[in-house]
Amino acid sequence: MSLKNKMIHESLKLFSLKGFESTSLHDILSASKASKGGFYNHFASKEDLFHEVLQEAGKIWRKRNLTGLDDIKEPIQKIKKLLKNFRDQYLLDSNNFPGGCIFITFAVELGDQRPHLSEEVHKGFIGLKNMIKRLLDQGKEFGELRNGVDPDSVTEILFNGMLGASVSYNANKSVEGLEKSINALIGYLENLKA
Amino acid sequence: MSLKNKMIHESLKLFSLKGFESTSLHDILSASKASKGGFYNHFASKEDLFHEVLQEAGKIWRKRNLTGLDDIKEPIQKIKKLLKNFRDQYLLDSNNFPGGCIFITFAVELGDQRPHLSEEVHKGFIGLKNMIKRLLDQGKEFGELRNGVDPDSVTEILFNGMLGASVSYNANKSVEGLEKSINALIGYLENLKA
DNA sequence: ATTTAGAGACCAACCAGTCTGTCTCTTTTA
DNA sequence: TAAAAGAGACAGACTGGTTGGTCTCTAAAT
Repeated sequence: MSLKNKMIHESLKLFSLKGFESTSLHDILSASKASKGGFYNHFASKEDLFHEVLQEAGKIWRKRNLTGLDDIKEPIQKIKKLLKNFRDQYLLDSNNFPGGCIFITFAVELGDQRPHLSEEVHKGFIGLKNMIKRLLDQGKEFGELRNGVDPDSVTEILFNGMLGASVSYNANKSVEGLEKSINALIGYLENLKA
Repeated sequence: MSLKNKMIHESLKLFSLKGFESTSLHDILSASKASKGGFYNHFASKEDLFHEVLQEAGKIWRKRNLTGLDDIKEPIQKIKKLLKNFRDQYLLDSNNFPGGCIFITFAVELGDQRPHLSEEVHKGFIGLKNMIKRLLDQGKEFGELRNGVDPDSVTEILFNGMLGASVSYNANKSVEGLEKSINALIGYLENLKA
């Protein structure tokens, strides 16, 4: 692995643990066994690193959360799989994100402080929300959902439920707690089936 | 208002905007028009200030979220009122918490970095969750809820839904978005009624 | 031989916290 | 009653350490 890649991945871990602001260049350099020269040889600034880290985090998020979705035909089953992936493959993975979901950390920490950075994070949130909405709409068309179910409201519950579960897990680090949270969402979704 | 009180309330705002770590003493002193001497005359350290701010934030939270609950008999209606308070009196109040829910900011930022501080925040989360659970149990006894409704799962949905809505609102600052989020939770709750 | 990667000394700005000194108000003393 | 002594509130210079970023130098690769 190249030094640049190593620095990105070490930053991924550190940012998820301590956030962007509270992670110093020194932290990153020690973790990557690199020097100032090595760092600024590959990144124009700490904010430049942020963008690359965010991009890599997005890649990992998609890989972990979307695996197996293509093999499923029914949209609602896809959402169920997504929720399970989110729990088992993403949040419980302490390899890449030992400190929990990096996007939430970024969103909370940078929201009012570095709007130009948090905006990028926000885009990812919108993407996830739209994806859930689209699958619910398809599920409705498919006849998978009961009559009277409002995809918009369900999107709110599922999306905010995922965010909330992530924050909770971040705060208490309880695996059982996380399982209860996601299982409640899955149960809720099951209950909407036709 | 005493200088100490002023510093606590200015810190409340600043912490909600920038978090604990990223708010410097200098920020607090400028906002309070105070000096180092004045600060350390009232607080032993920045962490000491944190505890006092957290206590004050808890008071404000309770005042804003629990008003009117005593006037309501039915437990489920109490939860509904809580959700409305959370939206209208708490999150939308940019007076005390211009940067959004301070507890979430603290929880995310301090989780892996200052566990002794985040533990205190976590206690508040548990309190809210237990309160929801208790009201749901009472609602079930009261016959307010349909048969087959599991208070534990509903607690998960409502609690994480509130957290998620708060994070969302923090990220996009959209009032309509917040209203949709909380309305979805209220609708969900209504749907569980007998 | 020339470009590139990396090492680390260095810089100004900033951090939380300390220290000394001043100013005001209250209490004690004569 | 008036002067002296003390206590608490506050101001701000200062300290040691850390921050992100720059610069010069060396070593490796082409």
